[in-house]
Amino acid sequence: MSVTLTGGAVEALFDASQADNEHVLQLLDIRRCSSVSGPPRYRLKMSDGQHFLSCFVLATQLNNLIEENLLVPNCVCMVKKTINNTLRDGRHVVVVLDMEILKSAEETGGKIGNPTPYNPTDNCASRSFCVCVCFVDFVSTDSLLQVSTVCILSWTIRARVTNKSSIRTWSNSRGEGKLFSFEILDESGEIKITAFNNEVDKFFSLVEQGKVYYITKATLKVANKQYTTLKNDYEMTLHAHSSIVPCDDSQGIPAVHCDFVPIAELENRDKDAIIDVIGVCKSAEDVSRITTKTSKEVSKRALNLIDTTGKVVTVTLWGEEAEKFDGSRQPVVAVKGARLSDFGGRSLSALFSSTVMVNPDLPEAFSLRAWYDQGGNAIDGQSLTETRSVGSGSKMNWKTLSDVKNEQLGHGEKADYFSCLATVLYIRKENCLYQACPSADCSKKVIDQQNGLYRCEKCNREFPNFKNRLLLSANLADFGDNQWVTCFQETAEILLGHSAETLGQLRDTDEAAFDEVFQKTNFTTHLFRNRVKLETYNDESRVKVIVMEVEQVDHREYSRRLLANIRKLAS
DNA sequence: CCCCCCCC
Repeated sequence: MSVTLTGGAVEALFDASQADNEHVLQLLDIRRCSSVSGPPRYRLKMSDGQHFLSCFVLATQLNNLIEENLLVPNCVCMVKKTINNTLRDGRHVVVVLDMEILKSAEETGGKIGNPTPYNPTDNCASRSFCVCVCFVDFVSTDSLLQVSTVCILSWTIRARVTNKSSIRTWSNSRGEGKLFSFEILDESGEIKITAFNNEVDKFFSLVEQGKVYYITKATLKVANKQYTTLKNDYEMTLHAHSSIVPCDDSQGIPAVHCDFVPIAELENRDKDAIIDVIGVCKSAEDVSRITTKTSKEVSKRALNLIDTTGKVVTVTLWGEEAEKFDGSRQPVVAVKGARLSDFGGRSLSALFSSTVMVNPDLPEAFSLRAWYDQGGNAIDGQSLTETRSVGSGSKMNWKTLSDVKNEQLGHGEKADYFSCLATVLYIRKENCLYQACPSADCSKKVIDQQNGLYRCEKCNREFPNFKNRLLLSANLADFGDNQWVTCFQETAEILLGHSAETLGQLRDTDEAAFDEVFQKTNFTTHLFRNRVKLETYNDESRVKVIVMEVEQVDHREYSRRLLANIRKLAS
């Protein structure tokens, strides 16, 4: 098989800001730039038989060609897609985005022709500043920056805004200010952009969700993975010289894509999963103000969404989103990037990074509207989110304690959840309270330094105080069996009927009263919702049951519910 | 330079 190199390809590729037609070139040499972080970056010396040029750079997604020893000097390749960049020192690079090997180095057997160095004659300053750089190459150009101290001076990306935050202010020891951020998408990937202070004034109203822009001269920095859900190791910050220009041509830029999960399917998804959901808002709470654990006030509003699966899920909106929401006409609501919680079974919460869309212009929204208006509204959908009480859930996995053992609940890969009606036989009161870190959202046990200070290893801080927290071991029994279970703070307080702080004081001041709390709890009957999982310590496996929710049983109420359930099952 | 994602 013989191949012919594409004469003039070096010049053509060098001059084009981007190319996606095929050119046959021979690889003469490879040089690896040793990168500090990120994937390695390879420079290629390519020849078209007439000229050669070493300004070719391999896009990092093609690095495997080198790592697998396919792309080696003297092989002949079909270059299918390139994009050009200008470095700070004025040099151009041709980034190879797509290529395939046509002929191996062995088959080729050596250098084809007698190519001479290509000397570009064009004036760098006259070149277009609208060089499109894919994000993938961004990452690479940044590692290039670290390697050879050259920096991309002129690049422009064309991308769609997929998510835009509201303006937020901050104030801390380093200062104060305001910011907003948005996420953009092009065919190669996604990245987050943040604007501060002056750039907020300059760009906030310009940037609109869903629209396409040319964006240039933002600063690239390594993203803190802790705070981003986007698939990119980098993010951008706007500064005084950055520009954002609306672009009418959205050809090739992907639309904002939602991957809606049917509501019934949410039961099978993991807690904390980030999902897209769409449904008709059949009812919505009034907006309310709540105080968070960190004493911050925030607005919230819960919506109940139903879809054609006939299931309902509660979605909580926060802040401004909660305040401005109008559910009076039962709109179709889509939430992109909501977080799944196991509260009440299954529920959803909007995040700062979520996009809430009311009556969105989407085919899914139109068909849901039609479904709802033509009969779906008559369905009394079963909710995945049960908030009334422990026992009222329609999909409670009721078990007796002997079922739990016989069916080997918790022996699978995932934990099992079950509900039971059981009576407290005994509670270990020794060590039921521990000294916990006083920080609002930390419950780590502190170390008493014996100098009046308590050290939290998690917060890496010492405190002059601690809070009492409960960690109870209780033995529960029903008519067939008994089971040791663990109750943490919230469930333990309900079980004992006293707060951990009260109990801590009682223990230290009135031992008899402290004992009495436990005596009184013995032989009380409750509904328990539990998590069960086989745990292994030092090669020894045992089932650990943690009480997730507990509710004291009023026997009349219990009988009433039992009867209601029997009627429902019988109908 | 933010980094908050909350409540029952």
